[in-house]
Amino acid sequence: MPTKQEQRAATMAKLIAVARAQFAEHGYAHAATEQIVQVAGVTRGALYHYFDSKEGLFRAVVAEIQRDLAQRIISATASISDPWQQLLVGCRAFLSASLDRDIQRIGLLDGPAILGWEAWRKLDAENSMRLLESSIQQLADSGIIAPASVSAATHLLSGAMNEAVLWIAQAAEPQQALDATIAVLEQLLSGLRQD
Amino acid sequence: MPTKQEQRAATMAKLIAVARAQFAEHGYAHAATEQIVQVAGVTRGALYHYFDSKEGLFRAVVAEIQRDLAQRIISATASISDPWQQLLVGCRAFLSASLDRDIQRIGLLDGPAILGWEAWRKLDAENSMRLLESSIQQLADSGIIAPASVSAATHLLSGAMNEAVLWIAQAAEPQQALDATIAVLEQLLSGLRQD
DNA sequence: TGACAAACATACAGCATGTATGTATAGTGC
DNA sequence: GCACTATACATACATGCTGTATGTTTGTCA
Repeated sequence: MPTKQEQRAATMAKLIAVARAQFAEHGYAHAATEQIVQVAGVTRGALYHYFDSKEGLFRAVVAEIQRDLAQRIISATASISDPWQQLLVGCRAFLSASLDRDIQRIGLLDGPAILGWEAWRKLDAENSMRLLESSIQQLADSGIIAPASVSAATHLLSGAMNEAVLWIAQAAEPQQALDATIAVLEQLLSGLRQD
Repeated sequence: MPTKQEQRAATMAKLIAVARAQFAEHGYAHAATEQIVQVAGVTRGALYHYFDSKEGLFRAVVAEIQRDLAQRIISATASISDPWQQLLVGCRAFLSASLDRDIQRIGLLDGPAILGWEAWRKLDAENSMRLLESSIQQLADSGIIAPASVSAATHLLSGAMNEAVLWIAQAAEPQQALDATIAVLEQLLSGLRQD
């Protein structure tokens, strides 16, 4: 017989994992809680014991996705020392990782609409966007780039890549679209360079 | 007694106008069709006579918003002849116009989530994004800029501005955020310039 | 070991969408 | 000008989904 703490952790993890798959497949609105708990092997009573609402469960899924994404970017850039290269590799890692349907549908499409832009942005700001901002800040501090505003640059680039991901994903030739995106991104970033 | 054509046009216009306000205020999910038709002075029977679903009504609203937005950009840039200035003024017009709550909530947040990214993107591509792309294409044809890919550049810039709009709207000092965004945008665009 | 609280399951209420059906009126052919 | 048809709605209902209230089992701890 399992301890209560184990049971709690196991049930929550199962619910989040199943919810992630269901939300990714059907979208938030068309993913029924009844279906989620059925696949997870519990009832809706369990769901509402751990989460205050369907939206609360969704919030937990978004948070997990954001952490996963940030972790992948950290792994990809950990061994890079040159800050400029680190930014470029980080951007490429973000674009590649975001080709997962989970991240697109939940993290980019439903996330802002369901949680509201501010709440979603807050979750993003604690993860992958934080990496982007600190990278830009570091380049600015080093005098390598001179953006008129680090915040504005961060939001513009974050938005640019979020949109690019969705475009790449549905492109006829995703690999080609990805390469083109990286190339233009480099051009755009070069515009921030100190003259 | 009004003609059927007049009646049809009037009822549809009323429904779309009320729906636009309700969707903007409560968001798509929390805007009840019963409330919409009540304010519009009809019943749900009328709604389902003209639109195949709540989503169909929403689609019509998004299309209207996109047309409005494109029209505003066209008005702002009509008198500009220099293509580079035209692009910059167009971007500023887009950012300013998008500060409307209707456009943010319906056009940027709920739109992609409800209609799906491809359908939403298609509507956008017929309106404001088309203006952006043709402007970039023209600059490329003139040899003023040399983007590695016009499509990629268009999507990156479109996404950048969509995100920027939402950031600016909730900023403590929106005017300052807008100016900073324009400044960084100019820097980024200068990176596309022919060396 | 017995009380208490956590971890669920069950049952129900309420709301929202979509559909099926009914009705009045404008339009049209004769 | 009159019967007929189709349009423009209104009404009623069936269905599905969320959230809540309540009941039951089981680990935990004094």
